[in-house]
Amino acid sequence: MPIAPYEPQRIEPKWQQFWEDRQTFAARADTSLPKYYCLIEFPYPSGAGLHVGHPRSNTALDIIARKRRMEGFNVLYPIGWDAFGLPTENYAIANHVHPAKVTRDNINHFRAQLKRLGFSFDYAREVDTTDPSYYKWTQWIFLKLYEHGLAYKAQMPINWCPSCKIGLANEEVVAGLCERCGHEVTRRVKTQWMLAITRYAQRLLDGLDTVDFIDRVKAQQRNWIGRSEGCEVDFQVAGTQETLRVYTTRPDTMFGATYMVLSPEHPLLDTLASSIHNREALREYAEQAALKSDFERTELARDKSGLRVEGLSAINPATGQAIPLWVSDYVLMGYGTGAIMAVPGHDQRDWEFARAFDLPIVEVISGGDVSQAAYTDVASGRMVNSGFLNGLPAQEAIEVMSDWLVDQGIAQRKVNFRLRDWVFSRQRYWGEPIPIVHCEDCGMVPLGEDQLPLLLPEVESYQPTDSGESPLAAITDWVNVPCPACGKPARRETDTMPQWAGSSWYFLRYCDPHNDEAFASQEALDYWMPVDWYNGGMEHTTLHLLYSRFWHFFLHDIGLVKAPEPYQKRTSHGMILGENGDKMSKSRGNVINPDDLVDEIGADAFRVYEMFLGAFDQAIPWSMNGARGTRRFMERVWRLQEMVRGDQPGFSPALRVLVNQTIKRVGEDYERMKFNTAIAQMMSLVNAFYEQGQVSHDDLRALLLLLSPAAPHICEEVWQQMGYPGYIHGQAWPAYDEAYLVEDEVEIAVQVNGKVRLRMMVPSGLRAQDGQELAQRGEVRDLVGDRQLLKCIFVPGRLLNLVVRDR
RNA sequence: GCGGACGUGGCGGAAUGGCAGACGCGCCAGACUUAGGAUCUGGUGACCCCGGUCGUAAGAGUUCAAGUCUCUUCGUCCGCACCA
Repeated sequence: MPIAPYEPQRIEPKWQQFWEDRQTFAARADTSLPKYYCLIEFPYPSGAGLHVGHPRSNTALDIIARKRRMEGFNVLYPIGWDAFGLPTENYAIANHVHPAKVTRDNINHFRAQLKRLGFSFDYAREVDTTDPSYYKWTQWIFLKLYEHGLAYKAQMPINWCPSCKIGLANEEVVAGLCERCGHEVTRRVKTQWMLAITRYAQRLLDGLDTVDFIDRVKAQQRNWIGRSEGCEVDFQVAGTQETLRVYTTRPDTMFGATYMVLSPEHPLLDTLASSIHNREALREYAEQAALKSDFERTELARDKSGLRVEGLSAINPATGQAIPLWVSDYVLMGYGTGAIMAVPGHDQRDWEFARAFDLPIVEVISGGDVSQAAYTDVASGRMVNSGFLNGLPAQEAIEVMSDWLVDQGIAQRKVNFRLRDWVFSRQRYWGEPIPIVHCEDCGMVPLGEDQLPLLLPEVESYQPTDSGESPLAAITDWVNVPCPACGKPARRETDTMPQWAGSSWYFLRYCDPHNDEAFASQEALDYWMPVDWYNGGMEHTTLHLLYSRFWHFFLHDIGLVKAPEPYQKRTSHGMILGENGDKMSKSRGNVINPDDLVDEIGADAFRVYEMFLGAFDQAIPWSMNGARGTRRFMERVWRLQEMVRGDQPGFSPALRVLVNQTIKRVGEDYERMKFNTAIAQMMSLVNAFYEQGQVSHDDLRALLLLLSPAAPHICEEVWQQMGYPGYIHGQAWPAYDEAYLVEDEVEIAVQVNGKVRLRMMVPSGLRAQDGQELAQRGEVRDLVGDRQLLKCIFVPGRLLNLVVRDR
């Protein structure tokens, strides 16, 4: 029977319209059903439109979402827009358009592009972080954080990008450069809003043990949190009442501490200024250091600089000896206590510093040669020159010395984290206004809940000011308001929130996106949370993932969400590179536009190719020819309609095992994110259909069901063309029959001493004992010849290995 | 330096310790065609005396059997980094 040609341009819009009209993929309100929450990182609706990287993540979880529905789950697979952000604002500045309009246009473009790809999103639950009905709740959560003392203002040196005219979080500084524009970041002291994420450092770390995140993500989170265990020890400053507190993870080496180093900003330099003989030189050094960014100061390759603090020394509590104090900018005020004890024999940085300034190096752990290099091996060294520690393994000495110091009353055990509090304010227009009013009498006054959302005012110019103030500061009738507490004239906060704010809780809003009374209802949250499977890019594993877990922990603590962790499972997809292996970018001219792909090969082939091109978690170069290959596969699937023969129920007898194997394999591979091998398996099945020249209805149905999550339009269409009942999205996921996973007869390899000499068909039920017998007969026996058969290994269904020796 | 991932044909990549290279791309040949950037069929790791030999970054080890496990070395990518 001749069939119509395969025309994705015709059938794809047809089914997209059908699903939309019937609200096929809307998450149901029925909380008695088992639920499954699939989440992808909501896109930033940039002017460039959809990138081929978006469909990689979207298709992967679309496959899971569609499969879950076929398995009977009530699935939530939402989409939204992370729409605040600098590119939009910069575009608005350059083109004199309102960023809200830019955002609206971009979102419409993105949505249309996504719809052409047939993702089973519940579009009725779309969220937009720039919508006042959304950011009302972002502001509300901020006020809760403020209320609980987790949002505070602090004078602090921040990372300042002179090009973007914006303060950056540590997380946004990459190799000393602005993550967004690449301009060099400098230091600037400003009053900033901070969020106390460090109070959650331990829980952010511990929680990782309870969730199913891929190793790479867990490792990066741990790395970023940077926990270390050690002691805070007070060193007496000789001849004064002052003590100098240091943090060390290696108290065992204290007998080898021959000097101390202070950060140039250390307050002790002021406190004891009168005893210091070279105050002027130290001040100059501090000024020099202040000009440098943290990156410059901590750059590894740089030669150490430093200056002796003349007139002061400290007492090493282990030896009782006076040791000199130095100042150097490699010691940071922001980590530990801003001062260190230096053990040049067993710390590489201290060793280099001691060498540069000719300070004594004492060996306190044997095993290396401290005249050549610092010996840092804790695991195998033993203590020497260390009084009561002598002879102990270093590992043990850490404990003994810590206890001793604590007993002496000069130290306490201390856990330190590398994680810093989160700089939460931005001096920009296009972000959530911070709902705080500054009153001369009352101080900082939060807006009442009834005054939310605090809307962004209309402004003439979105250009940030050189003074580092947000453009909002210029809108006097917005800025000047009566104090909500006392009614006196007061000023609004003019900083806005960073882009990370809206994305720190959007997964909660999806549960109940139209709620005006709360950010989401308790019932909705209890039912849908936690997210069962979250996929996104590797680039968000230190920033967004940490921030959103922190917000969720906080909301959990104040009783608003039940689940302790927001995401049960987190996977990450690899980047799609240009055909030449470079990152795709306009300037390189290697960008692939999804719309062009859909026009040329259709959405189904495009989706299948994205899943087929390689291991899901790896970066892969795009191949236009490869994409055309999956289009050929679609054509082959389409033409199977012509090959259906007979009306016998069941799979074709010759293919029964292969079909069952494929059902098992594809289901398992989808779950393990091995999409490429799942597609390969289905291609093999189709090849087998073609070799056989015909298929049964059940053969075809099985293939369509397995393929439908990846290529939904063609499968719906063929299903309908064949007159099968209902729609494919409403069918149950197919089951396989354990009894038909292996053929009755299998080919095994016969090896002699590990080399294949023969292949033969044997019954698949053959066990080890039968294998032994096999070796005694026929051609297998001939392989042994007159050599001595030492051993005979039989692996059922795979091989027989004859271990022989010449006589 | 620390942490993570990894190294397999011309290319993307498959392989619970059990026949390396599934599947796809590309390439070669044939069929069908007025035609082919369509479709179908077959072939495609290297070497070779056509019987085999060698092959998964390099080297060693464990094993009847190693791409897979162990050790050493080399290399690539990602994250962090004078973090005390």
